[in-house]
Amino acid sequence: MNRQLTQRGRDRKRQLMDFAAHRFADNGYHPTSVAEIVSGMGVGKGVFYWYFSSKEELFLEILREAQHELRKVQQQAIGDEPDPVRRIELGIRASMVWLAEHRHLFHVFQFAAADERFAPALRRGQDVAVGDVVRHVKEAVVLGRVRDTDPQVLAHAILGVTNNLARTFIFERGEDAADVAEDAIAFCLHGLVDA
Amino acid sequence: MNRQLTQRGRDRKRQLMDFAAHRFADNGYHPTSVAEIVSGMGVGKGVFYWYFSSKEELFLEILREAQHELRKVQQQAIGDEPDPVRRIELGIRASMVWLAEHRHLFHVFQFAAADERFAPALRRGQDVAVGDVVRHVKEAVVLGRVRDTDPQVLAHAILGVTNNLARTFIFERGEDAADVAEDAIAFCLHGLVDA
DNA sequence: CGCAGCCTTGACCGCGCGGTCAAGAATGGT
DNA sequence: ACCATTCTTGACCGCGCGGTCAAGGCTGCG
Repeated sequence: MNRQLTQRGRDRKRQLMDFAAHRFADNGYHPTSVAEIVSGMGVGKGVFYWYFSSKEELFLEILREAQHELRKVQQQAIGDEPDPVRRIELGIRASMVWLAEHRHLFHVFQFAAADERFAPALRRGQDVAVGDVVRHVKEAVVLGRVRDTDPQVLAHAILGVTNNLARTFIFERGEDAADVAEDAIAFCLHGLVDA
Repeated sequence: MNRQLTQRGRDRKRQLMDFAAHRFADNGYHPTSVAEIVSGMGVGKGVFYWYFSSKEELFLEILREAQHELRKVQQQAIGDEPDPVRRIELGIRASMVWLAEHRHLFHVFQFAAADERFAPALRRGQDVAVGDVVRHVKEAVVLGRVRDTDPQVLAHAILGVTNNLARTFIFERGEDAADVAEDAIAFCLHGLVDA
């Protein structure tokens, strides 16, 4: 749906995406109906289909935007830090804090992972994140700061730890994002056994 | 649905659960209809509702059974191994191999995680797994084999690594489960930095 | 054989879904 | 004032969903 939108139109679209993202996060993709979204916003159904060609497209747009936001935050946090290991640390911390502040988007990621329809789009964004981490890891290996293992494996392991700790301790138990980030960093650097 | 079933009935139920689990894994929970399941098996709809009171109950039964199976496999693999760190290793390896052989059930776990309706049941099973790992970790800490950190954090981190590496390298890239297990174990024990 | 009860059939139901569209209200440029 | 364009309305559509049920086959026991 590439329409020419006025400022008013762009605002409406934002409202729709934000509201829908929260409904999706609460209910899941399939159980959230278009009727529910528009009635929740107090508008007619036509509004929805003026801005989006389908429910699926809306979800994809939310997903893409969230991935883009998250990556932006990561890159801002990393800045021009020269140490690759510290870059990884900064990335983990920034991700945790952002996820804690946008937990509904974390759930959007989860739903996307569960749906064959959205998994490819999700994977594309995740590959970008993996690529970022892989670059830092490779650099760190060259410097002898990290053991020489397949960087892809290390990158996915890091993402797995970050994801799982965020879900469990931030979302389910309401712990502080910064604290959980420290735990994640410690585990990723040293594992179970101390260095 | 607690009916008195004959052997024939029990076989039918197995068929239904196995077939449905595969359909769910391929399509997701919501997009897989009861009509699709029964027509795929070449039986009438009444058969379905003879053995299950709802589509939701079927899914829950599949989920519970899968969790139970996985735990059984883990415990068998661990046997009476005295070393807590080796117990964790054996658990990871057994889980990876089992997941590789039952990838459709891995997807069932994924869908359960995404649906508010099933998340509690999934969490209950996962808490059992976490509890197992926590016990090994605590023991290992006492022996000085593992650094003294919150065992819950370590357990969830281990599960996160296992999950994510399994999904990426076994399911998406078709790598060998045993090899991926070694990677997961190495990361969990030592992290990025070598010991 | 006859009967009890396990099992199967498939037409049917009501509902709520994603999506459409003719009609008209706002908005803003001239 | 007028018009072009953007935006909004909500009744409506066809469909396929989860679930029901009266009817009848099948099986094994006495």
